[in-house]
Amino acid sequence: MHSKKYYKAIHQIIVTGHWITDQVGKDLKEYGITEPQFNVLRILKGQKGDPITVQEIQERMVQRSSNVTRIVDKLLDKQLVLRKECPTNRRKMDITITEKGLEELQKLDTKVGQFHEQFQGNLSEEELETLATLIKKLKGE
Amino acid sequence: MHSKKYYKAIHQIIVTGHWITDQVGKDLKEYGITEPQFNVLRILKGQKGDPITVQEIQERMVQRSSNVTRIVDKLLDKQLVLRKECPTNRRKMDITITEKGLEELQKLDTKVGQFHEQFQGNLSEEELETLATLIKKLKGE
DNA sequence: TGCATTTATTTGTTTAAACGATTAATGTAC
DNA sequence: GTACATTAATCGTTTAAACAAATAAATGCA
Repeated sequence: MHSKKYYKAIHQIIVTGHWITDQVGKDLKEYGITEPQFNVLRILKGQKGDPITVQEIQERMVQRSSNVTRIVDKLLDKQLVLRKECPTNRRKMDITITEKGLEELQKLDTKVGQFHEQFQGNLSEEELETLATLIKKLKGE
Repeated sequence: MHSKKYYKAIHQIIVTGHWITDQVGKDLKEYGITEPQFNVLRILKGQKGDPITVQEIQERMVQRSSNVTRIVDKLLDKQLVLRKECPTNRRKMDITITEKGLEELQKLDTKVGQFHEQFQGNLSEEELETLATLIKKLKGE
């Protein structure tokens, strides 16, 4: 049997995590982009030009069960990413973000940043550190 | 601009929250029930017999945007809940959990409890308290 | 009372998630 | 080198999420 405090903490994490993605999702919607698509763009930007495969994107997604092929399809339609066969392994696809994708992401990041403004400052740097550490510890990391 | 620590903490919350619902969702799938359906059953159980309206369920859902009418439809099919017109306001529907629903929920709770076993003990009661408090404070509560 | 407004739920429709099956390329054992 | 297994991505189909619109009852009020 688990303690009340355990469930309260878990509940806070779940509710807050979903709430944030919901809210951010609504903001992104104005720009005609979904949360998973935004997620992929950020992963690609993090690559700093290095290509990444569909599978690697999958592993880094928040919504792990998403169908990355179809998300990339949508981003291709908008010309925000490139998809080409990996030269060393033709089964793989090399995905990269385009210049247009980076520009679009810049706008999206600004919008999302505005959402987070309201929370920035609620916790001190030390508290933020503690929070991240506690969650990792909870997961056994 | 936000601090690195802020984003790290937020990221932990989001990833962890989604990961837990994903994992629990997979466990529930074996029982032919979805996470939102499970969520509704738990809300109903919490009512301890008191009926609750569709709207009130909606407000307490983790996935706020879910269509509660259709979730209740599914639970009705399985005879886990009852839905009847509210006697004092015929616009409203009174939803209650059935005996079968309580029995089923008992099984589901056991299964979900097993999932949480692995994390119980990773944090002390004091740390759990701190964790919940920090998240609330982050949200400005 | 009559009529507009608000509230509560349901329904219709579009879009995306979930999951399995499929295709194609690579790796491996013989 | 052929045959079989494995890996990577895509596609097909079923199911649920998202959102808008519709229905129906209650409320406010002239």
